[in-house]
Amino acid sequence: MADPVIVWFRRDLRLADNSALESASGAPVLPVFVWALSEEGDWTPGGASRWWLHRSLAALDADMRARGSRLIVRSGSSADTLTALVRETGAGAVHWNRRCEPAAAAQEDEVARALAGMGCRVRTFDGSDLSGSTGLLNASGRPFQVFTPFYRALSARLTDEGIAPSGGPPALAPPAEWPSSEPLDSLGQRPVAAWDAGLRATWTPGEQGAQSDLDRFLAERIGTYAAMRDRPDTEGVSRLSPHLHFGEIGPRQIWHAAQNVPGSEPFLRQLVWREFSRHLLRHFPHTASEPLRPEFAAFPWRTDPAALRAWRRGMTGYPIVDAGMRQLRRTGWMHNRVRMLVASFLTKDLLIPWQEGARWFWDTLVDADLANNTQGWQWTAGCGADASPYFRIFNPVIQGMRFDPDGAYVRQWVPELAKIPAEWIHRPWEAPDRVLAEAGVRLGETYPARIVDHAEAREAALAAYAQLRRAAQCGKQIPPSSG
DNA sequence: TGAAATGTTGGGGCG
DNA sequence: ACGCCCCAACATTTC
Repeated sequence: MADPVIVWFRRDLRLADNSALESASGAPVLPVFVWALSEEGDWTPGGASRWWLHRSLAALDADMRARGSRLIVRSGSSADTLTALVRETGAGAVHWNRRCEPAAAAQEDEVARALAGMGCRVRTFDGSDLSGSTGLLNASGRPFQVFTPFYRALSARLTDEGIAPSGGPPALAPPAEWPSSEPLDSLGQRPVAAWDAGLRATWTPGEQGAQSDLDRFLAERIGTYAAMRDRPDTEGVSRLSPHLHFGEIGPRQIWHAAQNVPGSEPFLRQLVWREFSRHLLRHFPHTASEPLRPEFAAFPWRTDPAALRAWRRGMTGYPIVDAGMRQLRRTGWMHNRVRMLVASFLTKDLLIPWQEGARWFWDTLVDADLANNTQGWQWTAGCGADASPYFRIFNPVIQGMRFDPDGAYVRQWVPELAKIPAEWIHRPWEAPDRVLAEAGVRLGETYPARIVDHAEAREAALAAYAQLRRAAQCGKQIPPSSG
């Protein structure tokens, strides 16, 4: 029998369209997941993310067992664990699909060196990216910093998406002997307290759940995606993000399944935003914590713990903002339109650093993804690539009335406002006293009064931006000191 | 993947 | 019939 091949599962928790797994076919396969918290740098997964991971690993293991195999789970350093497994099992090679996060990528380099040092073969793949995405550079050989040229360049390269990605292998050849595995529950991913009722009611982690979500979306909702994607009060979007983050479904599978469906362009464009985010994080690894545009280091952010706490808890007094923040805590997910809007509120109305928002999203989202999260927040704050100009400030009332016209989204997540008529539900502070009384709302008691006045906050944000521009101008005029 | 301020136009009320 | 004003509706500019 040939030496077994270790397939090191990263953020590719699926059997279909898995480059690392396919490349091992023919040999006995030893699927391994290594839980190495300390290797995530400053970005250890939050509770919601761990909740998902735990279930996704359980689902992957079940899928493998149905194919005559199983998932070996170990905790500890990746390099130590994999080199030990190679020794234990006599594996001749380790294959994996590379991650894009700086800490993970550095770790993978170290693992590759350690394995090569013991004479073990290493093969790595871009299995978590669209074909042609990694290594893409502009005409002058530099990374793209604007989305549209990136999109065009990637589209030109997307040739093999016409070829159907492989389905999952019908069977996985097991090794002669299985090494030991730790029980999933020992990894501490499952929540101790029962805070996860909302998550359990909302999601089905695992490859099968991902595939059925995609199938249903393409069959039933892709036609109205362009019109409904901005409506958090409807089922307008695919909700594939957590599945995609953990690799329960791959971008190539989505691209291939959707590319010939009429009306799928705007949806696939979102997939390219994901590639763009990964591209940016790979080339500018400092951007997870620092602004891409260096002049933003001088931005006059405020420190306001009380306002930050109100934002996190969904108690700002702006119904659409609070609805989004509560949906996030309850379900581990927030509609994209609302993510933009609450991010604008934090960074522009409250002038709180985008990093605070990125950290909260990281800790609470089931789809927490360093590349997407970083790019999204920097985009909103105006300090990222192809960013929203700073003066683009969302008005939470207008956004609410436009994208949640009946107030159904607010009613669902902010039930204390449920009885306010649509006309006033996004601006209860302007409602006639009689309307509030009939709805049983007492502002400042049953629902918070606004923590800021948007019109005033907007002026303050514009002033802060003007200050930044002056500082940047100033910096240009003062020649750097020699030496 | 905004919003507010400002400018323009055209219909209708009115002296 | 005319000029004037008001203002809604739309377009443009500015932040």
